[in-house]
Amino acid sequence: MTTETGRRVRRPGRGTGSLLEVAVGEFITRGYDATSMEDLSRAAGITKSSFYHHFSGKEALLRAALERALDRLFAILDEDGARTGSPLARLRHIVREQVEVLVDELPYVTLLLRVRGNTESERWALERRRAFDAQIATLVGEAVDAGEVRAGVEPTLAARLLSGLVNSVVEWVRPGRSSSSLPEDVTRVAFEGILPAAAP
Amino acid sequence: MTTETGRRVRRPGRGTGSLLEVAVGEFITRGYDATSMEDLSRAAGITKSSFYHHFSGKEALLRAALERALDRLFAILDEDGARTGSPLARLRHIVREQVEVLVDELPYVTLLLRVRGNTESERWALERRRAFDAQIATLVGEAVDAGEVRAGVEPTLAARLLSGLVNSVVEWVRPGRSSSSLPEDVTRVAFEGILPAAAP
DNA sequence: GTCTATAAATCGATAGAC
DNA sequence: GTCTATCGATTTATAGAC
Repeated sequence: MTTETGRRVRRPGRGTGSLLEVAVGEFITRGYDATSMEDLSRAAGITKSSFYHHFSGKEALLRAALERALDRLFAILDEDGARTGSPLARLRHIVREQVEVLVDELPYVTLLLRVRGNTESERWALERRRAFDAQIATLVGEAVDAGEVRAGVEPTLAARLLSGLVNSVVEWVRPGRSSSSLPEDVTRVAFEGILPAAAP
Repeated sequence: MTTETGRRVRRPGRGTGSLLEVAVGEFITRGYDATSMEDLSRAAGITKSSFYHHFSGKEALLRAALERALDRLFAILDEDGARTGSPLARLRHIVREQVEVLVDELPYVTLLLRVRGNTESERWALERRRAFDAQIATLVGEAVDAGEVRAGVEPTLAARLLSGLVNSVVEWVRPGRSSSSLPEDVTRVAFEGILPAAAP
């Protein structure tokens, strides 16, 4: 892509980092499979061959993006708030931080949540994601066993719906346009009910 | 695809209906963009050309599948339980029936929920889906105005998280393997909280 | 309604010059 | 680090015989 004066147009800085950023953007809007290397290089303002000089191919780009999202998510589990306190308190911390990461790394996490496991990189990412969800499910079970929550439904179902609710944020949140109270709001809804009956 | 005796293998009956069923299955497992007409015809046990005799192309198949899912969802809004009673009661009815449809039409609804609006058919489906969600959001607002629920968060956020929670069922439910109480369980979790604090 | 054969375009990826 | 040129495979879709 060139301007009318013939100068090249590349959006961010240089380096492989900005190429990854551009690629993830294309993957999100066109879908990974529907995005060609031609699309990527056009969006980056270089030729296809130049793009191959920085990344070995499409899947390497996907893998790098998924790794970034997963690393951010797993980092939450290492924080103090996720390791100390009651199971319920740790759960609330993790949920709040998870929303924070969703907003902060929106395109990367969005890509991760769309992965279905059709390539080697996707299966790798899917396994790590399931390990993350499994840790949350364990914590839900501990909160129930500790008598911290009313035992309404199966802990397994609760954990799945909790993840589903939290992850659905990527479907409508807009980068840079999210309220600073969103993580706390989502956490409150998740634990106190979306529409709790009014006290009589 | 042939058996060792040379007979053709086609899974269900004949007709365009079974071809659509086969195609949707392939779309789900491979992803729509990654599925070729060759893949579809191989899965159906006929040649590519024969497939084109029944459907004008890939997008016609997608459109037919999305229409089926949307018709089932909108039919819920016409039921008595969705039109009479308090806003909260109507909401609960819709959510329960929505889970029922998700399980009943799992592959079709799964496809619908993956649509991102990159083709004309996808944009059409996305608009109808948003209209469905908008009706639910309106109902949530009415329930809040009527004082039926504790006004905890913005009704808009509540409606989005409600849809997110409900739709996430397609991520893990397995056809024919879902508990008959699932719709009621999901509804209870959605309205009373995923992990409501235990009464002191 | 099914088939073989093929057109026309695009795909991911590479060779090799500068 | 960027480019032009191209390879071989695959893609959607059609022509036309049976």
